[in-house]
Amino acid sequence: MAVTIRDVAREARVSVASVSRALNGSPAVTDETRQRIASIAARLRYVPHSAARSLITKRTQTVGALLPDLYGEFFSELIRGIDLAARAKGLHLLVSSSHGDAVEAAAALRAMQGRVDGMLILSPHVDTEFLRANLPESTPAVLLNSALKSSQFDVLNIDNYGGAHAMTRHLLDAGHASVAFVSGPEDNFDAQQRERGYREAMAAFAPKAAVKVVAGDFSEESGYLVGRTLAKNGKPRAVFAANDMMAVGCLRAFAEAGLRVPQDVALAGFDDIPIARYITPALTTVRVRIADLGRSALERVAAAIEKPGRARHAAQTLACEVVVRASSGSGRTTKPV
Amino acid sequence: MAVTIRDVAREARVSVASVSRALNGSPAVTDETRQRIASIAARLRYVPHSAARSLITKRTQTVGALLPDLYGEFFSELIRGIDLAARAKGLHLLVSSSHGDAVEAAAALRAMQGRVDGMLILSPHVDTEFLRANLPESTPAVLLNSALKSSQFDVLNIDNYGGAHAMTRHLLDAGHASVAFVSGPEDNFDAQQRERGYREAMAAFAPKAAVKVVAGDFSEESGYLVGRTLAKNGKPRAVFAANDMMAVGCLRAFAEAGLRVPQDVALAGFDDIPIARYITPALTTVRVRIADLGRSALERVAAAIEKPGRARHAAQTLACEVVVRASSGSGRTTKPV
DNA sequence: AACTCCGATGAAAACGTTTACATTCCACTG
DNA sequence: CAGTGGAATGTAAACGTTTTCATCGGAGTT
Repeated sequence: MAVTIRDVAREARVSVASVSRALNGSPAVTDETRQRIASIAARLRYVPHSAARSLITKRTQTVGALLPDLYGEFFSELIRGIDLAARAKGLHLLVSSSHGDAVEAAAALRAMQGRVDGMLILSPHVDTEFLRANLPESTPAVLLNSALKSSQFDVLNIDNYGGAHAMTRHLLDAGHASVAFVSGPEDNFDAQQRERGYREAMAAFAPKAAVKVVAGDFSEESGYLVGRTLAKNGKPRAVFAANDMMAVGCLRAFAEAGLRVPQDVALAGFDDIPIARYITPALTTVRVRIADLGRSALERVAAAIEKPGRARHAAQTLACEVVVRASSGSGRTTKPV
Repeated sequence: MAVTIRDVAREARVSVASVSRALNGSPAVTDETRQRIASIAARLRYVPHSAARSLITKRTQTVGALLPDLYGEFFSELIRGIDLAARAKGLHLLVSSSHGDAVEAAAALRAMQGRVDGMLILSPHVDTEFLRANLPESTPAVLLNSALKSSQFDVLNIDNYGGAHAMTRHLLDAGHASVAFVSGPEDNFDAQQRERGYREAMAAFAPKAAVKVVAGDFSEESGYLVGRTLAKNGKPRAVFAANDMMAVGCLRAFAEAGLRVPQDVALAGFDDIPIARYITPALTTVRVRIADLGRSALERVAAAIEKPGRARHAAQTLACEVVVRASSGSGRTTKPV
């Protein structure tokens, strides 16, 4: 840290301006001096002081990610996608995760103020009001998986609706006459979209079949309880759980009730968590390309940073794919939505 | 971003020095003015420009985390632990992950230069030479899960040895006369320690029993192949896989071979990945408190940042615990190592 | 009443860059 | 040969803080 641009300049018998220009690729410097300066800088192990640079350029070359308390696989995949894209763009990644409530999220958002050029925000606690209060006007932001419909912000969502729609269709196509749906928490945006996908697919492809929605809360336990109920009364031919964990719970309940999957009842989930592959029978589910979500989000915020003028905000949606495994009782394929 | 300390000073009819002092809690300012300044700063939504502050204080209030391409649950737990501790200490977290090789890791490490006050490093590519070349002398660093024994750096490891030792003992205590071990990749530090734990526990508690080590590579597939071999020849009473994924593979092989777990053969893994709980039978395994690892690491680097003088480096080890489930064929308990 | 001391405040330097503007030098034009 | 233009380089201001040192009052001491 001791070696500054001044040291390089002195060593190269040149002004600090020329060093700056040479190292930043300004055309107003002869190739010969650039070479000389570059080699001297390398020899001295000079590395520009980023704070000093930020002070004058008003850029930090950093984007912040605000995340809630997230599920394991989802979290790491998301960060991987973001990180990879950030590296490709020469940006750093400042992470603040595990926010339980809106107060914590607000504090984190404000703490990042001035340290980042843009923000990636994934949080159930975020709404327009929250953002207006805690996000500086000038900071570009991309909202992930948000119910927000405001044209004020960029929004990037997973196509929960399309995925659930396609899965419902798959179950119907496989010949299961009745399909029950295990819903997620009422206030959860993903859960709502998935339920809508189920309902509309039922209406479209099996208008005469009964629509049956049973309330769950995304936990394995709630799936188990629902599964027990379904095994006792109703006995649908197929069960579509709004996420994989609940499907796992259902499976446990069915096993206890002596129901065979998929012979007696077909089963499907949503998310394609790693467990889905390893339970018996392997779970048919909807795969979400989480890393892609992260990558896209970063690319959008990077674009917004590069040209601050372009304030055209848009909502975009990322496709899912149905992954057919043994639990739905049919051939083995993967089909995109 | 437009409002600076100067604006606050003007509004409060006071010098910038006083504003700085008031907001930083210097005692050399009267309570009354501090109040006034604070309220004005709040009203103007003044937030100090971190780059300007860093420039003069030479502190960034940020620690960097350098991570390899990591397994899902491990990654998110680690980050959670780090993030929570960082927040508690008022530090920011700069993440760079998914490094495939030493060259990428070196680039990332250098890119963080000057942007962080300290580093958390978890990477199989890191050795003393690498660090000397890419890590500035002055930057405190804590190495996670590293084979490095140099007293040059702080090292924080998981007690793989102790965990494996305890698990081996558990299997022997449960009455399984012969215990085979499925090893991990040869060059993997964790794998080596686990194997050592197995060997020494066998020597200590079952000196007459045969030590049987079969080579795996941490993948589910390798576990499956090993499992098939074991089912055919050898048929040990218990199998201890160096990680859970291989145990899952073994389980699949045993099921195919008609071996019942745990009646015909007991099975145990290491890591306590989420799947372990949900396969049938549930897998006995060793739980690693990953979030604690992250928390401890951050706390140590924070301590090193606070008092740069204290250059006493130490190696420390984090305990694991044996989680007994159905696959090892005995009661249900959890015992710390 | 003059002095000393101390606590509160202000002025200004310093941190390490980038960049607008100034300067120099040289080749070319008329 | 004077003049012009442009390319290469240099000078210095600016960014927004923190902090050292100086200044200013006022209270206490002699």
